[in-house]
Amino acid sequence: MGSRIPESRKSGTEPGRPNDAIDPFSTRGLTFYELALEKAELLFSEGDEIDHVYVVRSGLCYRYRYLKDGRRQIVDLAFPGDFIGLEALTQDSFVNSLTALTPARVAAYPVSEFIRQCYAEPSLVRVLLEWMARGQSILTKRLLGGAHGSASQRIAHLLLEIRLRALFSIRLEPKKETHFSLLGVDDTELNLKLPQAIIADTLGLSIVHVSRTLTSLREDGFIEQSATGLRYRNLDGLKDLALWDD
Amino acid sequence: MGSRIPESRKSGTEPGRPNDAIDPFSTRGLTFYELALEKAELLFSEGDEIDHVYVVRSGLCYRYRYLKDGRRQIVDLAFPGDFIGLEALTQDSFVNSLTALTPARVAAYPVSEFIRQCYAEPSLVRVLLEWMARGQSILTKRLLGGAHGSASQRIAHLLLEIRLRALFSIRLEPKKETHFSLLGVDDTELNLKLPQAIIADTLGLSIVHVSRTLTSLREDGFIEQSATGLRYRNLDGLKDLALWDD
DNA sequence: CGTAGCCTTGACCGACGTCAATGATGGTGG
DNA sequence: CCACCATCATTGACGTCGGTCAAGGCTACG
Repeated sequence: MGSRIPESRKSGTEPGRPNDAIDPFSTRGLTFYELALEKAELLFSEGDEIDHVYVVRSGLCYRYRYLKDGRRQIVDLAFPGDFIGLEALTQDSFVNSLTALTPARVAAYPVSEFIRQCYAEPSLVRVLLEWMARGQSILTKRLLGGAHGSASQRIAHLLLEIRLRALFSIRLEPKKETHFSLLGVDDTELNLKLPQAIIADTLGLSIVHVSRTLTSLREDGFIEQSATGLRYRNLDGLKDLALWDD
Repeated sequence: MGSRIPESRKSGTEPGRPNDAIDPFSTRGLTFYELALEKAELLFSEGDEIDHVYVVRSGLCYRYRYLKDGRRQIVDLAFPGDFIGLEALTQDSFVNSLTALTPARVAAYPVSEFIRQCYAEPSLVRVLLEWMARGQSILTKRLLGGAHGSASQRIAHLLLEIRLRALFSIRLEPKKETHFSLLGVDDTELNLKLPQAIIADTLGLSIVHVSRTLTSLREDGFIEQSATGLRYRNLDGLKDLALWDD
């Protein structure tokens, strides 16, 4: 099955800039700062004490966990605007690891103040609840559409989910030309080279089979791959294949 | 794959009794009443307007959805103490259907008052957040342990999850002798005859293969089945098989 | 030019789905 | 009490999907 190599290290911080659209917490008087992660840099590991919760500002990260048999299971991708660290509400250590898939920036909130303020300030809780509900619905959707069925269905579903979430994160932070965007102009181009190992470990397929399946999706005209990313050539067909439900 | 027949109808209500342990909402001045569901009775369907949210008081229900290809995907089982209807926070219609697996009782809270009170009363939000976090962790655990890997791993994992949640729900409402309990005295006996179709539709396996796998788990001494339920004969072995993580 | 990551392709095989027939169980009505 | 039927579980035969192993190709980078 997928890959088995862990990763390591941490890096530089700056003071945080508020940005209400992508990170509603940043405009509510909470203290936070901003981290820059390089590609493949580890932010925290399973079991680490939760000292901060995070909001992804840009780039893409993935949350994963190594199973006892050595497989790496990717639990979720984290897009700009996603909140990381819900488990802080009920536990004191992270239940999975997070590393950057691309260079990324994240806002870091010291956890104790964050929780205190959440309970003190109803509007914060409201934001948090909506975030959780959103996370829940993504997980459920993954269970429904992605978990079972053929490899091509599952990969198609994942590609559609990624597009959807990229769209959502763009809606949060409309393209300024200065800022790199995940999706191309017509929303059928994904500016992200997703390693097959990531797809494999997300869906529980072998890398080999992911390769085969992508090849056949390509041959059937569903997608097109380039050095820089991926292009959706037949969205309706893909949705059909994936049993996608809007 | 699994079965494809829907079900129907609704039934009798009574005034609700408060019970803080199993349903923290019932002691906070919210109005609610209590429904009795017969086995296989439908409480609500996907797409129905959310007029109430629910807390299971006794019995077992399952939440499911029919996929476009006719398969039924069971999203979750609902044990006593489980909250149903989180989607009320962000949507106005249910995203899946719920029917009773055994005779069951549920507390029903009119949704508008419920939401209003939640935002007005911080202690309610706190309860809600903890519930959501719990749901999240169950889903995640299912993804991690259950979703991929062999049929025997997945079935073993499901059986362990059911035991765990039964234990939890018993912790909420300690056995009075008057009250039927899911687990037997030594916690290795499950007083519940889980139809194979339920297992199949939960895990995305065929009924036929579930049967084969259960037979082999039985032959290997992991479990034992009776007319009334199931007995765990080798918990450590099961956990090992399922890559279970405590 | 050599090496390290990735991805691709082929050969092979085991796990699981499908189809179909047969049992077991329990409820209903004569 | 028995005959009938519905539901659920079991078992065999067979085909396909996807995992594993192994070899080779393509960039990128020193």
